[in-house]
Amino acid sequence: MTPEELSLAISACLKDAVAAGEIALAATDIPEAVRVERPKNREHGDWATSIALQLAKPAGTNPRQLATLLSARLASIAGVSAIDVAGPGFLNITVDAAAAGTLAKAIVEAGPAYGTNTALAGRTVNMEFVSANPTGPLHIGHTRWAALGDSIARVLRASGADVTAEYYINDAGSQMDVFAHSVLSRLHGRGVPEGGYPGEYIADLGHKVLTQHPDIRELTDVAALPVIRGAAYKEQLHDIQATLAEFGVEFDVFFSEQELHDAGAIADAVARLREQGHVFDDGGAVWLRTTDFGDDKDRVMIRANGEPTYFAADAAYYLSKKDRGFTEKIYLLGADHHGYINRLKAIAAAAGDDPEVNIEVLIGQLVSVNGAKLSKRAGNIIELKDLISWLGKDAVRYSLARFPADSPLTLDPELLKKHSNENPVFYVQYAHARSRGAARNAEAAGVDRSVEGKEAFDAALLDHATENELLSHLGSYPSIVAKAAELREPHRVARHLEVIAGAYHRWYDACRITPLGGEDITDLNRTRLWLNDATSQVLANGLDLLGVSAPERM
RNA sequence: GCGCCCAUAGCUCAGCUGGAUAGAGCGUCUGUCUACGGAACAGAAGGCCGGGGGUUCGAAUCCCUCUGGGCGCACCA
Repeated sequence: MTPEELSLAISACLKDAVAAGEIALAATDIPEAVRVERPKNREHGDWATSIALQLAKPAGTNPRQLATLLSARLASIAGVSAIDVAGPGFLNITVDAAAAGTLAKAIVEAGPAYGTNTALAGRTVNMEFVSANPTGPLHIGHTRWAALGDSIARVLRASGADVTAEYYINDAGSQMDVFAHSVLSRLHGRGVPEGGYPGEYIADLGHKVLTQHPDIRELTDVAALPVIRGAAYKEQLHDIQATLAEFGVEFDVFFSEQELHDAGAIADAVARLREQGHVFDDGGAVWLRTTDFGDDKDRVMIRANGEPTYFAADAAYYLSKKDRGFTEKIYLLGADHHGYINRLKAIAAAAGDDPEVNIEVLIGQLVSVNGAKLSKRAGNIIELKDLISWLGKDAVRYSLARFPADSPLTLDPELLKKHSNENPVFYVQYAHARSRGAARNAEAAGVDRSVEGKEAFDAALLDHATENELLSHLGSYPSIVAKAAELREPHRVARHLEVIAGAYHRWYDACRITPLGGEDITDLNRTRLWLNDATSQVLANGLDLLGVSAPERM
């Protein structure tokens, strides 16, 4: 019995009680699925719900009385062995071993599908993240969004959403000219130009451009710049894409800002928004009246000199997403961009969308390393690909994915460098590797999930306290995934995997799968193998959502 | 000045949108190996949940306020 099944059963009991006139409640007061929790204290049963405390007021009774009334009905749910009313009106539920144990088999049979749900089915989501300027390599400042965004996309897909992961390439602004100047300047050995990019990678890019265009230094600057701009940009973008791939981050679309300009989408966007009545002219510039939608000041779209602003491209880009049929556009931005929330939402509203529904801006706090802020302009960058080869993809992804985005994160490279279980990724991965090792060992000893072609599974045998605990955490996994998708918080998955890993290690310590030499193989051994394999499956499914590998051996 | 975010064990951080005695890892201390992988397990110590008010059966969680940090307020991108 999973917590989901239990919560639905409780909900049904409530409805029955109302229908029977035992409780004076409106049907709308009864939740479809009652929240059940794993009590912290084991003496409080397998599951607990505070539904009686929540409904006592609308029902016009006291919580204790309502709980007592409900307990009689809950006791009749199949698989429930005991109901206790505790404290101010908590209902503590104990499930019998057979009902709890069936889950092990169900998980093995569901395989990779265990934990997926359809809560977001039918939603077409555009998820934009990273979108680092193609003027330099990805560095630690981008790393968090890459890990987080990819995991959010995966979690959303696990909940049934149709997600397009998108990278917006800012290849049209003045930073591209600065970029080209920087490369050119290095090529001529002139050093870093005023306000230019200083990193060593600029020199590397210069070498690559030189290989493709051996005569580039013979050209005048005016002639060379466009060539360099095109070639260096292409190299840099390839580098970014290769790094993302190495990091296990998958994008469906790389969207070029320049193409928006080339296609006339900017002027088009201005015209469309003007049609909606939100565009006005002032001082020679063209403005969007974003203050109508909660922004603190109106924004210029076309400057007095006729050049479009970055904001205008943002608007055109948003319209592109809208035109491509995405009902929800999610932006993942760093805290240094939080001032953009209002203007982005204003674009959505001006375009006729509902800013509460069609656009969502997620803000993540910045990652710092040893207190030092790193920027590619300052030149003291830590590149993502160096981080990966240094610490490993799995450790970096996991350590970034296990924290919620809104808390500032300080990474200590010296700490991460240690390959100890100060980094919980090893704890979780080891639990998976250990369970696979146990399965290999069982196979070698002749333990099989079936005997003579028939499945050998007796759920009632999984009655040890550690089995009860492990099963309950495996059973909670789907609701954790659903919650992670709903709240866009994949760290919940990581945290839950750590709980499962701990429960697995304790179970492994207490219960043998393979019998000792000389002992017979029984259905107890076979049934435990089911539970072992179910745990492997859940750990692997969860790690996959985080973009972390589930090793067979370590 | 205005706005967003944060403050929980010595350290890094959780806390399932208001529930029972606030948790985990690391660090410290004490135990468990002639058993499937010890990268494990059991236990101890460690807390005015930044301060102060409020809301109610009940607050780390919601509201107000103060303090202390991070970030942002362009016809830059």
